[in-house]
Amino acid sequence: MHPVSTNPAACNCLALRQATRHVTQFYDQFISPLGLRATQYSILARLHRKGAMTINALAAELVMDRTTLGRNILPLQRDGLIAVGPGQTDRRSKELRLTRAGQERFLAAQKGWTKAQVQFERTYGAKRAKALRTLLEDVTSRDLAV
Amino acid sequence: MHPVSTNPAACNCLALRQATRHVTQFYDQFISPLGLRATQYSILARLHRKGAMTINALAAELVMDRTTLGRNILPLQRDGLIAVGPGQTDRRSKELRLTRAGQERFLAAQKGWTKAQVQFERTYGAKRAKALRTLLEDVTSRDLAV
DNA sequence: ATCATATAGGAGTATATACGCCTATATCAA
DNA sequence: TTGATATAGGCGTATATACTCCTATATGAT
Repeated sequence: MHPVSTNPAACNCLALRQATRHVTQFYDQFISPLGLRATQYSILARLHRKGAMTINALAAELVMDRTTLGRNILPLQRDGLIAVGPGQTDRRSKELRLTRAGQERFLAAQKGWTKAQVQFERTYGAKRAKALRTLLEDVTSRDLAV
Repeated sequence: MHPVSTNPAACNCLALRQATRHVTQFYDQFISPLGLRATQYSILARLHRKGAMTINALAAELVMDRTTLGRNILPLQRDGLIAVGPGQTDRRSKELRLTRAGQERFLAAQKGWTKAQVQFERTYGAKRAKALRTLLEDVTSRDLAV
C-alpha cells in the first residue's frame, strides 16, 4: 500500500527545503520591515517566552546547531537586542537574555508575524496548516540518527 | 473547528525551518561523504533528469532565488561538475550542463541518497512521508504573495 | 531604425548553516 | 588531590540564502 519511495523526484529533503525557502520568503515580507529576519525573530521569541537561557539550551530548543546559534546571536548582540552574560552556575556557559530594546523589537515584529500567519493560514487552509505542523513536529522530534 | 492559529508556538515557518535543519543534516550524513551537499545534489539531480538549462529556469524549478543559484553553481563549476556556456538562442543567458565528472559524482551520491531516503521512510513511515510531501508540494506551488 | 521596456544574470552585502578543531571549565573516579 | 573525561562555547572555513543595485541583451512599439 505504501512502499518506501525511492523515486528520485520524491525526495523528502528537497520537498522540505523548497517549501521552507518559499514560506520563509513569505513570512520575511512581513517581519523584515520591522527589523528582524525569520531566524532572529525565532530567537527573540523563544527568549521572550522562556526567559534567559544558555546557547546550548536555546540551540536545542530551536533545533539549531550550537555553532550556528553562536553566529546568529552576533548581529542581535551588536544591535543591542540581546545581552550576553556569564552563566549563573557554570562559568563556561553564556546566558542570553532579551534587552528592553530586544523586547520592544520583538513585540513590534510579532504584529508582522501575526499578519503573515493569518494570511498564510487563510491561503493554505487552517486545517491543512495544522496537519502540516503535526507532521513536521513529528519529523523534528524523531531521532533519525544513522 | 479549525480557526486560524495565531498561537506564537504554532508558527508554520519555524516548524518548517526546524524540520528542514533536522532532515537536511540526516540526508547530508549519507551524501556529503560522496562529495556533495544537499543543495548541490539537488542541482546535479535536476540537470541529470532534465538536461541542460539556464540559471533562471533551474532556479524556478528548485524554488530558489536566481542569485542564490548563481552562487551555488560556483563551487560545482570550480570542481568541474557542471559546465557553463552561453545560451543557445539568448546571449544573455547561461546554459548549465552536467559534465562527465558531474554525472559520475551524481550517480555515486545517488546511492547515498537512496539509503537516506529508505532509512528516513522506514523510521518516519512511508505513508506519513507521502502525506508530508503532498502537503509540502501544496505549500510550495501555492502563490502566497502579499 | 530607434527608443522604451523587459529580461538574464552578476556584484556587493549581510545573514544562515554546520563541520572540525580548539580552549576553558566542570565533574567524577581513584 | 589529581588525573581522566565530559561539556560549554569560540574560531576557521565553506557553503546556502536572498536583497538591492548594476550591466548587457532582447523585444516591441512607433
